[in-house]
Amino acid sequence: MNDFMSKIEILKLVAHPARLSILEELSKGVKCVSDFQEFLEISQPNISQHLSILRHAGVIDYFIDGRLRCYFLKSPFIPDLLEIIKRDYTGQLPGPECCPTTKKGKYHGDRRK
Amino acid sequence: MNDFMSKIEILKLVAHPARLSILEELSKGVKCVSDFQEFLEISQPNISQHLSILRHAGVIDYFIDGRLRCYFLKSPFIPDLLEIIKRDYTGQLPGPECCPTTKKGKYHGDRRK
DNA sequence: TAAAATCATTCATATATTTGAATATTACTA
DNA sequence: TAGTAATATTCAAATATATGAATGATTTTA
Repeated sequence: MNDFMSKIEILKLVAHPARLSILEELSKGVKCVSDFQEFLEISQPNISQHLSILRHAGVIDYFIDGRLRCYFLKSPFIPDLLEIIKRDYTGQLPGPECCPTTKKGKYHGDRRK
Repeated sequence: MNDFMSKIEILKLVAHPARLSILEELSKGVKCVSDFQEFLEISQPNISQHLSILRHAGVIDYFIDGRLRCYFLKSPFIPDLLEIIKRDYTGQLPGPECCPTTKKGKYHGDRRK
């Protein structure tokens, strides 16, 4: 089940400010819908919509506590993803690998200016 | 400047089958456009479009070698992202953390069925 | 049982993304 | 210099996504 496609679907869903915030909160623990209302500046129906999207993708799930729906993280992929999103990459050098692999090029060294 | 947003932008771009393939190839080394044509089943203009999108987002860049454009990975975030996408998560347990944090709930233990 | 609290669903519209088709650009080569 | 190889750009149509508005469903409380 480690298919790339499901990971791509998850990436698509996480790449949204509201849903990323939701997942970050859930990575700290269980939360109900009205908890999210405290820090998300969107309407309750919209929050429910995002939760529904995440749930149908298998990223989160919930259990009932009285009249609350307590949501929690379900996909083990999410904590790792959140970790690298928060990681600081400033100062790390970009650039092509030292050994180029173009099939057609005559390139045999780093000719960049 | 908050690079949270730029990470979200990158996630959005990576969450596409063609662009993910392109980035995976680039993680192995420098590639020119016609190299991509060998394994991507989309048109050359479409490949160029995806490359352009990735380049404008600062994810990749290129240098010129004769009449080839040699593309390479620029964002240091990408290798880490590719690594967790390829990682196998099967068998890992989902579930809420042991310590719930709903503010409104009376919940004080794991009541799930 | 009526009211309130909590959350979900539906629908319509606005916006963004994706792709194919056609064409342009640039640098080599004969 | 004309031709060709390699790649980019533009545009339009199709598709997908996001959001607000209105309303529904359930459970608890008074």
